[in-house]
Amino acid sequence: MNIGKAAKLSNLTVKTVRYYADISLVRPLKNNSTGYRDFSEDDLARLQFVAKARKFNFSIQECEELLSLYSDKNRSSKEVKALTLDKISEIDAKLIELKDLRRQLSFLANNCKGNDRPECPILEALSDV
Amino acid sequence: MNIGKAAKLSNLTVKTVRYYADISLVRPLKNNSTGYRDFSEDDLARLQFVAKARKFNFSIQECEELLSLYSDKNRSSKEVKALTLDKISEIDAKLIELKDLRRQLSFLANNCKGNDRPECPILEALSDV
DNA sequence: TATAAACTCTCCCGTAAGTGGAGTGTAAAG
DNA sequence: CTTTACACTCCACTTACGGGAGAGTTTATA
Repeated sequence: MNIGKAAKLSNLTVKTVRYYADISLVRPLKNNSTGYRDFSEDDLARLQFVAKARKFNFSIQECEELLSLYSDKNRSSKEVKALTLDKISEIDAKLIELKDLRRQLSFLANNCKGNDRPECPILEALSDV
Repeated sequence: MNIGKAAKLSNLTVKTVRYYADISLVRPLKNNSTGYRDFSEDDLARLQFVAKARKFNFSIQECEELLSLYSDKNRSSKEVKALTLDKISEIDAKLIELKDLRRQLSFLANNCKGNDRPECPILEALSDV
């Protein structure tokens, strides 16, 4: 199938699919006369897989790892689970960081009157070394 | 002062300070004979301000806005508070997204035995369109 | 005083994961 | 036959820097 259809069926943009082909995440055949890429069902499955994994915050490189585990019929589930648990840890760290940030910003905002006067504890906090 | 001292006193790397000078976030004088940048106390204060604001997740562009509000003695605290509340909203959105992601990944990981057998609900979920 | 270490400069490339646009060719519909 | 939709390549841009080369400057030490 052409790139437009592959993009639509995988919920990716044409640009993104072309990019994935450029970095060899999929390897569609190429029509020699037109230069058009020809995506197989297997290519499509890989695109759909990556589209989902990206939504789960897996990087492109991690997607490649998952894809190779996916296509290896003899692989164990251990590795996939480990990758997923790592990802959860990453998310946990990010959550802690963001919560702390939110707490600090809220504190500053709560102490700022937000009126037409220049006194501003937010700027004071930022300028106070 | 030279760039190394300015970097140390603002907890930034020399590379970062040079970058901030390149994008005119600070405008140190330049020694014509040596080409060395010469940072004033005011430059330093700006660097310190930006270093802090970046830790609060403000983008470089937002730092510029905050800096101009900061140096404007007649500004109201309203604008700064608005910018801060926006940032808090952004963080809230990101928190929701990450929590949802974590929930889904946990669910998948909990249902994966993580043994030497190939059955893996994580991969199934990713491949299942 | 010579030299070595530490510091600074510019310039260019690389990152992640694409997005946007120019210019051009191909396919399908009317 | 022409319009429209789709496809192609190539290049530049995004964020916020980091790495390293190659060259000049300043400071510390032998």
